[in-house]
Amino acid sequence: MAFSKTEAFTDVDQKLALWAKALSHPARVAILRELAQRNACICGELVANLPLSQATVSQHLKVLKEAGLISGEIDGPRICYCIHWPTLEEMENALNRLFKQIKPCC
Amino acid sequence: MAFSKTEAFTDVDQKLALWAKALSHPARVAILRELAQRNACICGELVANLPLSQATVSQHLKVLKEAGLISGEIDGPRICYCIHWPTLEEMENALNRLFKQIKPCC
DNA sequence: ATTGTATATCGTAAATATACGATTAAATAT
DNA sequence: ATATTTAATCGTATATTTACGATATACAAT
Repeated sequence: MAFSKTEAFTDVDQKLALWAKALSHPARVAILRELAQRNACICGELVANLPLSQATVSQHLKVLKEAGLISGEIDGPRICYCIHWPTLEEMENALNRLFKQIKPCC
Repeated sequence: MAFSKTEAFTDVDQKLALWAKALSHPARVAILRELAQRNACICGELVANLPLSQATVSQHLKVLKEAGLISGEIDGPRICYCIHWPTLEEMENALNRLFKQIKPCC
């Protein structure tokens, strides 16, 4: 009697759900915005700009990374996070297809 | 030391996060698709088409309803769910603005 | 009035998410 | 070599989500 029967749905819907989940916390939306604005950004500055602890921000970054929406490259003692454009585009396209498919009627 | 400090973020990011959360389970994406295809649909048919129990589907419908993405009207002994277009458009627009704001760089 | 049908809600168990302090790891700088 | 800095991970507490059986509710039909 396991939980989260996500495997029973289509790949497209699973992917959409995973991306949506990645965006389902305002901190993560804010992080994406922030990274985009600077086009690249270290984690430290993010922590300074968010009302969350370093540990928590790091956790949110991990979620975004696992969803493929950002990537982080080592740069000396810090990590330079930036948006991973290919996945972001993929997500945007999937959403647009969903809306397109949904909207015609009515 | 409460949890989920969502109130510390902007209204826009909170809204986006709430909508994303509503889409963060494949069953709910599938429900939206299904409702859109028929433009209106009773819950019973949804249950028949989803690998989930009636109680669980009803719960997912509640989440979508609370996010404003669907509405349900009483129709005899059943409830006729359908997509709530104004909110769906609002969400689509908010997402497009986010992508637009994010994409310019790089 | 009783029965049947459709859907919501309740109760509950398990999984996942959120948050943070403390610690660790890894590179830089001294 | 040692100290400093930056970010990840660990441990832990609490909250929320997911799932379902059982029950309640509300209307329709008989």
